[in-house]
Parts: sequence; C-alpha cells; structure tokens
Amino acid sequence: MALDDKIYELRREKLKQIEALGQRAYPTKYEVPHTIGYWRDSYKDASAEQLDSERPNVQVAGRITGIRLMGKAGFAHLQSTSRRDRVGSRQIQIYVKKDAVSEKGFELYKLLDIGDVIGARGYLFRTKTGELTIHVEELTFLAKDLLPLPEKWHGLTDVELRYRQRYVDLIVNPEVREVFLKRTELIKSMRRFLDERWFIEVETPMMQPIAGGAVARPFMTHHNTLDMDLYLRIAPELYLKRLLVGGFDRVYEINRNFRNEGLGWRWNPEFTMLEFYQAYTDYRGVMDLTQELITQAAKDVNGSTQAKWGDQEIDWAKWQRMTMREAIIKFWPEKAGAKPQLNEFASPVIVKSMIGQLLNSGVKLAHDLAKPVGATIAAIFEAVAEEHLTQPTIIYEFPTAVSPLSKQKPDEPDWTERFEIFAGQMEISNGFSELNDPEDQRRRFEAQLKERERGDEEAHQMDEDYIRALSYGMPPAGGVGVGVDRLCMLLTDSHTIRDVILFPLLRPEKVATTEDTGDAEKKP
RNA sequence: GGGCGCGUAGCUCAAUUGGCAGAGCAACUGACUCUUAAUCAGUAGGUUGUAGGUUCGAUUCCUACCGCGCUCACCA
Repeated sequence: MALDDKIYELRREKLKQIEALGQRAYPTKYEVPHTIGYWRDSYKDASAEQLDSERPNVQVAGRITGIRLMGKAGFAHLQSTSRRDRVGSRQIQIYVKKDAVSEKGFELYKLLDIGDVIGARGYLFRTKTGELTIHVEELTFLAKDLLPLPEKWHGLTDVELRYRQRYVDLIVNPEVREVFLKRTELIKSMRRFLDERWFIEVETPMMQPIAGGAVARPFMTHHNTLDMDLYLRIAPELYLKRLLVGGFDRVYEINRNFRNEGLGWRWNPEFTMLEFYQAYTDYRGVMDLTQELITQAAKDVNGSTQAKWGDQEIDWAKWQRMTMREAIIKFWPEKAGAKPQLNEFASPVIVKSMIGQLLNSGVKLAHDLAKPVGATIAAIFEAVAEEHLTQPTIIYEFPTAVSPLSKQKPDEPDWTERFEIFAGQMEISNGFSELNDPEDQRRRFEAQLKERERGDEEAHQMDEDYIRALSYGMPPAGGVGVGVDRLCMLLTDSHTIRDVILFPLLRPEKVATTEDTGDAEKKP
C-alpha cells in the first residue's frame, strides 16, 4: 500500500470519528458574514486592551494551513478562499482551548489535519506575541482533506504536478492564485472599457465549416447527425464582421481560439483572444483605442502603468510608434552592413539582397523566396526587430501579401492599413482597416488559394458566404485582436503562457506502467 | 518533429570512483493550556519513471520507451 493510500485510509478513519462527535462529514452550508481578510484589515491596528474590552464576535471559514497542538490547547492557521482576501490578509490564526470549546470541540480539534476546511466562531484577541487571533468558542467541521498537501515552506515546485493538479498549486502557492485573480481583473477591465463605449459583447461559432480569419492550421472535428466535418475556430473575425454588415456597429468577443500548432512559452493550442470591431473608423482609430484599452487594463490590474518584466520594467504609459519599414531600418544589425533606405522596400531585387546581407552576417531568418516579396519583408522585420521590442510599440503598415483581410493604403497598394502591438518581445495585438470591397476580398482569397495550391496549408480558404455578406455593404471599420493570455503574462511577470492558463494542455497522465513498454523493444 | 537536460519517500532534496538508499517537513504514538518552520521522546514510510542490457554488484554505465522542462522549426 502506497503511503498516500495509508494516509487516505487513516484520514477516512478520522472522518468517521468526527462524525461520531456529532459533526456531519460533508455538511451543506456555513454562515460566513465576513471574510478572514475583513477581520484582519478591520482590526489590524487594534491593541490587545481594545480587543479585550470590545471582544469582537467573528465567524469565518477556511482551509487549515498549519496546526500546532500543545496538550489541552492549540493553534491553527486558517486560509481564506474568498476572492476579496488577497495575499497579506488571507490567513488568520485561531486559538482552541479545551476549556473554551468543551470536551467534544477539543476532540474535533485533535482530529483535524492540515488541509481540512473548517468554520470557526469566537472572538478576536491578540496573543502575547501580538498576533491577531480568534479565540474559538465553536468549531464546525466542513470538509476533510484525505490526501496530504505538499510540504509547507518549499511548497509545490514540480512544474508538471503544478499544471496537472492546479488545485493543489492554488492551495499552496499564493502567488499563483494572485496571477489568476489578476487575469480576472484584466478581462473585467477590458469588458468594462468596451461596454462603456457602447460595444456589444457577442458569441460567434467556435465550430466552423471553414476555419477563417487568420493564418493557422485548424483542429478538425465531426458532427454525427449532420455527418459534417467542422473546424474549431482559429479566429472569430469573419463572423464579427458579418455582424458589422448586420448593423451591430460596435461588437466584441472574448473567447477561445484553437490552433493546431507547436507549443512554447508563448503558445498554447487554445488561447483567449479579445476581438473588437468598430464601424466608421479606420486602423488609426482602433490603434488609439487599443492603446487606451491596454493602458487602462495595466492600471486596473496592477494599480500602476509600471509592470515588472523579468529584470526589466515595462511602462504601459509610454508607447512608441513606427512603421514596419522604419523598424527594419532602426533595428538593422550593424554586422549586416549598410542600412536599407525607405524606398528600397519597393524593389524585390533589393529586398532579396537584404536577405543575403542578413544571412551572410549570421542572422537567423526563416524565409521562402518563392513567396511574395511582402512576405519576405515581414520575415525580415521579425528577424531583426521583434527581439528589441520590450516597451509597448505599435508597428504599422504591413505588406499586403501577408494581410489578406486588411485595406490597402490608398497611395501604396503593396502596403495595408494594419498595425501590431509588441511588448516584452511578443506580439500581443493585431488590427487593421477592414477590407470591405467584396471583389477585392475575392481576389485576396484567390491569391491565398494559390498559396494553398503551392502547399501552404495555412493559407486562407475561400469563404463565399463572407463575400456575400460584404456584398450587402459593410460600413468602413477598424478591427483589432488582443492576445489576452500574452497580455496577462506581461502584466503578471509570467514568462510562460502556462502560468496564466489554469489548465494548460499536457499529455495524458500515464496510468499503466509495464504492459505498453514491456515487449516494445526486444532485439532479435 | 529535431537537439539538450531532468525523473530517488506524500513534498523539497542528498547519496564519494559502480559497493548496506538517507535527511528535513508531512504522517503515526506519547508529553505539553500563548504556539507560529512550536518543542521534546519514539515509530513507520522506497520495485530509485518503465522495460531490458553490461557487471560479482547499478540510483550511478549502456539501449529503448514513458512523462516533464529548455531550445529550434511552424505559429499569435
């Protein structure tokens, strides 16, 4: 029998004894008029004398994080589970004296373990070491922890266990809880910001017959009754713009996207995206709006526009803006020789020579010369500029070749009215003036289809219904996507996306141990 | 998918050149009516990720597999 099985059996036995004391093993409710944090904050400055004369009556509930028995009295610490109680005022000490809780109450106390959930009623006092403590008059048993929690001062550090058993991670690692409380604040802040500006929150299909609105490989699924293959969406974009056609002229959605691609510190197969669309404005309008939204979110989450990012600090009040071409010139590596000139990006021959310059100087660069020159320019940007973009930076004007849904610049058709926001070496947002010319859109889809035929699985598919929708007339509009997980990483100093996703994707836990490997590799 | 690294008690970690698998916390028994990493005395806890191989002998060396991490590629 494994150790935790023994502990499990032992604690089940304790649970039976607790029931024998007249407590329910799994009671249904307990009145908690105020949280632990409320009492701690309200009486944090109260003196021992003050508490003795006032004797404030309290009733709280929480999980036991530590317990110390000394014969006929003992202490324990209760940890609040309330969202209102943040780090610093989540725990309160309780003092259980046999004389004060009666024989049965003390028997119950002796049967408690670290991890149990209990209710405590009594009055506040200060111990001789000065700690605000509840002098317990009645203990109520609420739930048993049958499995041992990790050790209390090293906590749980094994990353695999932390992700697989996030519930344990949340119990023992207060900073993890804080990150997810901040994530909630972030999403609330974005909703509030858009709601105040008369945006409508909508929900569009997660299962789509054509996975459109982005460049990515989709997950596939199947509906039995309709005998129909469906894709999990890679973006809500095309549906939200159908709603612009329908007359909802400010819409947004905060929801999951699914992309069947690699995992990494910035990538999880399902991730949360905010997308919003505003009619009668262009990329400049939504660029300003997005900057304001993110600045506000930083304030709401951290109470400041300053956010720690590793050994650096990101200031969400100080933004830079430059075009993609300007960024390439600005961050052009010295070792790669002379910087390109602005007008040289118009020449495919010169752009190809830029690639040569970079490769010769040892810059790593993923490029495909069969692709249009615009795609090459975008690759150059990623190779030379992205790693330098720590402070919030808006990069605008993207090549038409990599922007199949954006409006072109009137004076430069090879470039679109599109921008992306970078911070902490990550792309966190993408927006543009929405292409609303159905015939132009058809040509863009057709160009993508050619990419597909060349073997690019991720190129956009033709979406006839979307073109039909545009044919009814879509008002001019700007639209933006914001990567919520990545923004959350930046605001919580989390350096892997798995630390801001409660249950990140992992391989299934292994149950069998021998059968599947025993004869797998026998040499002849 | 490629490369590199890791896997020892419930948790956090040791184990000399290949030579009896250990500690702290958690757990159990006992003492203790202001402790807080409570203390004191004692007890128990292991198929060293899995399966093979080399060896008199493997936690240690080799192979494969499983899981995790980092990284590269694809991507937001």
